Amino acid sequence: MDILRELRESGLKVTIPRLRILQLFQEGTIKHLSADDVYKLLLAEKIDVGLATIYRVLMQFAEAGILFRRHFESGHAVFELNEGQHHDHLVCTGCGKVDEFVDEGIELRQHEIATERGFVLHEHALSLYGTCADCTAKKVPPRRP
Amino acid sequence: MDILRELRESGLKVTIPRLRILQLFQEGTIKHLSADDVYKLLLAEKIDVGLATIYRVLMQFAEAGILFRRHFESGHAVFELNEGQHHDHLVCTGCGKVDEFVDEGIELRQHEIATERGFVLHEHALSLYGTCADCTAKKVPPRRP
DNA sequence: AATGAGAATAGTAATGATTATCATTTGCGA
DNA sequence: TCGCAAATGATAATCATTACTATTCTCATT
Repeated sequence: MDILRELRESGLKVTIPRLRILQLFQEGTIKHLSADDVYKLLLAEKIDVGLATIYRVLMQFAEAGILFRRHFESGHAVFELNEGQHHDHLVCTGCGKVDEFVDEGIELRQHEIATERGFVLHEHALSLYGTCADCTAKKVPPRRP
Repeated sequence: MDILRELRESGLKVTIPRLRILQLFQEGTIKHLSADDVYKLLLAEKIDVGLATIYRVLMQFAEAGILFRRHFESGHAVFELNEGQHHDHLVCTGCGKVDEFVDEGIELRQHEIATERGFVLHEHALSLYGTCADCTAKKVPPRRP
C-alpha cells in the first residue's frame, strides 16, 4: 500500500499507531486534527495508544513532511496532511470551520517582499480570521482568535 | 502624560506595573516581548512585580487595543505596541530578528478572498519565515519555525 | 489630607499542552 | 527464529498560561 511505502521511505518502522494515525488523516473526514483529537478518535476505535506516542508520531510525520503543523493562534497545534499543494487558511472564529485557499498573487508578492529585505524565504503562514456565512446568519459575534 | 491618558481612557487604574510595562513597549528598544521577557526586564530594573500581573496586564492592554498579541508559531505569545498602522511580519529563523512590512496588494486580496467565500474578515496574521542577510552570510541553516 | 470601596497586586496553586524518562514490547533484518 | 535497536505506554516533568486569595493600592469623596 501507499501508506507503508511512505512510512518506510521516511525511515520509520510500520507500527499500529503510525498506521492508524496516518489513516485518520488520509480518510480526510476532518482535515485538521490536534494531538488530543487524534487521541480521542483512536480511543473511540478501541485502539490502545498512549498520548505520548501520538505527539511523538505527529512530530515525526511533520519532520518527514507527511504532515504539516499549524497553529491558528489557538494555544495548541493542529496537523493536516501534506498534499503537495501549498495553501493558506481562512478560519471562522464563530464555529472553528477552516477553509483553504491558494492565491498566486499573494505567494508571489511574499517572495518579492522577502527578497527586497534580503531574506531567503523558507515558509510562511497566512491565516485569515473572520465569520463565515452560517455564523453571520446566526449572528455569532466576532471573537479574537 | 500620554501614557496616563491612554490607561485611564481604557478604564484601567494607573499602577506601577502597568506604567512600567507600557513604558517598556514605548521605549521601543525591543518591539516584540513575551510575558516572560517583560518579567525578566522588570526584575532587572528591581521592580517587584508578579508574573501573574504581567499576564493579566498584557491581556488587558491587548483587549484595550493598546497592544497586539502575536503568535509566530513558537508556542508562546509575544506582544507589541499598537501603532495604528497594521503590518505583517518577516521572521528570521536563524537569529529571531523580526522585520515588519505592509503590502496594500496583499491586504486587498485577502479581503477579496474572504468575501468570495462568504466570510466577513476581522483579522489576519501573515508571517513569513526565512533567513535574513546576516544569517545567510553566516550560513545559519534554515529551521522550521 | 484622611477614608473607604472596589480594583489591582504578589504569590502560589492549578491547568492544559507538550516533552522527557524509562521499563517493556515490537518490527524486522540477519 | 533470534536479537537488538526502535517504538511504545504509562507517568513524571516542563513550559506557558490562568485561577485563586489574602493583602495592598488607587482615587473619588469627604
